[in-house]
Amino acid sequence: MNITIKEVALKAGVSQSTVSLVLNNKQSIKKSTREKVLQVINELDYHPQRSARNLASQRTGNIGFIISDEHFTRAEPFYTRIFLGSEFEARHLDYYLLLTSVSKNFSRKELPRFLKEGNIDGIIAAGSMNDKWLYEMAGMKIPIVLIDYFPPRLKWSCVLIDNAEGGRDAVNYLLALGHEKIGFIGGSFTHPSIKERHRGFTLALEEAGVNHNPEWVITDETETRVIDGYYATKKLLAAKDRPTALFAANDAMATGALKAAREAGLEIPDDISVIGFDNIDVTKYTNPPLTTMNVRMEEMGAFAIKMIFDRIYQKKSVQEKILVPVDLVTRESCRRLSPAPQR
Amino acid sequence: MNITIKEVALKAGVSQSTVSLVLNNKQSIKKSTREKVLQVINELDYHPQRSARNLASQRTGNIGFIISDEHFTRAEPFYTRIFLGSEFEARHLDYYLLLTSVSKNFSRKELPRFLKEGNIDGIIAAGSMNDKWLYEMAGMKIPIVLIDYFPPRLKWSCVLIDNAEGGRDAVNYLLALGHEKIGFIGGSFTHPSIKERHRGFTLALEEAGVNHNPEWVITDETETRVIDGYYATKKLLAAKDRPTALFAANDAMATGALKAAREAGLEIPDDISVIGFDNIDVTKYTNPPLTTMNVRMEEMGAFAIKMIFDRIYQKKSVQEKILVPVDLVTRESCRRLSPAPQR
DNA sequence: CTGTAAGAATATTTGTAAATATAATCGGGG
DNA sequence: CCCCGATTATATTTACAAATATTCTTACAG
Repeated sequence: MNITIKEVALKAGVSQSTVSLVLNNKQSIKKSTREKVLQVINELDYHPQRSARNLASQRTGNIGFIISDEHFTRAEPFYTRIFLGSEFEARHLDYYLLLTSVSKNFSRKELPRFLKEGNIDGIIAAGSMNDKWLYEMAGMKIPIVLIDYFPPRLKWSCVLIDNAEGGRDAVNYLLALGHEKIGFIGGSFTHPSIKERHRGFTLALEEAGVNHNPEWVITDETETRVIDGYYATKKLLAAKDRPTALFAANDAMATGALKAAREAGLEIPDDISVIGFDNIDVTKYTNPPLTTMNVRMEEMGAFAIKMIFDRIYQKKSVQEKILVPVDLVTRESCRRLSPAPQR
Repeated sequence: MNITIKEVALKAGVSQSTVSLVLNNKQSIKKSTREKVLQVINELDYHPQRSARNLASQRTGNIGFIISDEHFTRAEPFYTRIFLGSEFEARHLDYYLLLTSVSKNFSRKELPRFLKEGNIDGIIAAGSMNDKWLYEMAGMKIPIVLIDYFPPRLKWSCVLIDNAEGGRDAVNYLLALGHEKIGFIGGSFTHPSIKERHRGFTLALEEAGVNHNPEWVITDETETRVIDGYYATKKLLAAKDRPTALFAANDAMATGALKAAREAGLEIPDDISVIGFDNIDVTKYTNPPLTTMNVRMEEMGAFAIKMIFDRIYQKKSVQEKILVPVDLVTRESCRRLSPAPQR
């Protein structure tokens, strides 16, 4: 049998409630008493039993973490790293994370167990998912925070990548290197992230007063994989007037771009500079290593936990929308353009 | 407030205990009573509250799932898919999975919370991890099942890939295609999986009575990444007498092998056949698509749950060692050798 | 009259919450 | 300068939380 609060109380010569109060940092307890209790807790290596705590306090101590299974098993560990960030933060706040994936095509009755059983105090949902889902969950009054997704109509708190600003920074970097003829490749605008990144691209060019050639924007691939970047770049390089730099909407496409450029006989970064977005692992190993925009995944996960926590305890019901900044990571795929083009 | 067992009992006109008995399929309950109760449960959409259940039954309803963080954030979602298989199975058995990663260099006192708090009924640990860890956990008498790892000295249940048999099958396939000059590339033998796969390789050749050239076995790379496969294959192809087929210890290395072979001016599979191991996602998209050995990851995860479950309930303490079979996936990187070599 | 099936009543699990109790401190009147 | 009620600080008692586990009762079969 395990050690219970009773035994701690007995050994410390106080009542059970006192031990409980110490455990939960509540009310006023004399410093000496608190220390005595803590010492006994330590000696006995006592850990309060979760189920009893939860039953009494009518809280669960759990947060549900939902990912679409598609995202979860994707090659790039994007959402797993977000989860890791959340898990780490949850530890500090003494919460457990229950991870579940949901399938894209979900049927009405297959809500995650923890929702049906009321076994969580809040939900974090990462990545795009079936909206039916979300509307369903909206019905259960439980705090929800979304990560990297922002559905129409629902006013929920969410943690988003500052894609527009990141796109702007990427292009500003290229501009600072002297490039003015800058191309963009990205899948279709149905991906909200892509759309935002492109918006940043346009914004930076406008701000710099640089004319940009519509032929240099290729967005007719539907996906955003390596292969799509490859084909998009092929199209781009077919233009008579070639850009000197290329902003790819993500690193996968940038990787494809490197290949296409090399096949076209271009050296990188000598003949064309390439910048990506995401800072996925392989960018360190591409040839040349890819300059890109780093997305702080662990931080996003941690942020979501903090938000959920606030919602659970302070009952703050304000909707927050956090934009997590993106940082430039310079490697070797971009070069300064010289002689500087006349302006 | 939620619906409780009390309300179900009231509405069904029975006692709380009866409802509990129905819920847990215990003792003798008349069929008509059981049905009545189940009907009411359904009507009220009642779900027993986890914390109360756990407190009363002194079980936690949780299983801890541990992965080294390194493995977890690895590009290839190998262990995430195993987790998914476990999670799915756990749902059926009404268990929750608590996922935590541990760092490779772990310090004595940073055991996962759920262990310290005694908040799990069993542990699944996936992938290789610091042995200090495992010895530490061995001290806490809690059922443990390992996946894809088998530490020295400890007699624990585990779910392993049948690497030797898979290697044997791979080579047998090549033999069946008429190849006799077969090469092997794989990182160092410090990886137990690699060692086993190589053992299968040797075994198949011996069984077939085929002589094999030691020059065709390259195992001096320390890692097993794409780049290592690339270099290993370069070495291999430098041999005077080149093999006609190549067994790579995993798909990453096989991918590197494809590249190295093409650079050496060889067509695949016309000039050399290549077979990999793991059936990771990208093998579908390589050029040509890679023939490989499929590892049933989800199944491995599910198996581990079943084993833990048995240990928890039947207190079976026998040590089991499950070898999950591996299946050949034929794509386009191997061809029949003709004319068949004389034997 | 006894044994068992079927179900009810009661005890138990381990904590937190709320209501009380007790000790310590304080300001002002005697 | 001490005593007294009020106030605050500190700690205890009592009452749950919602299930399962255990014991007890009843009715009926043999």
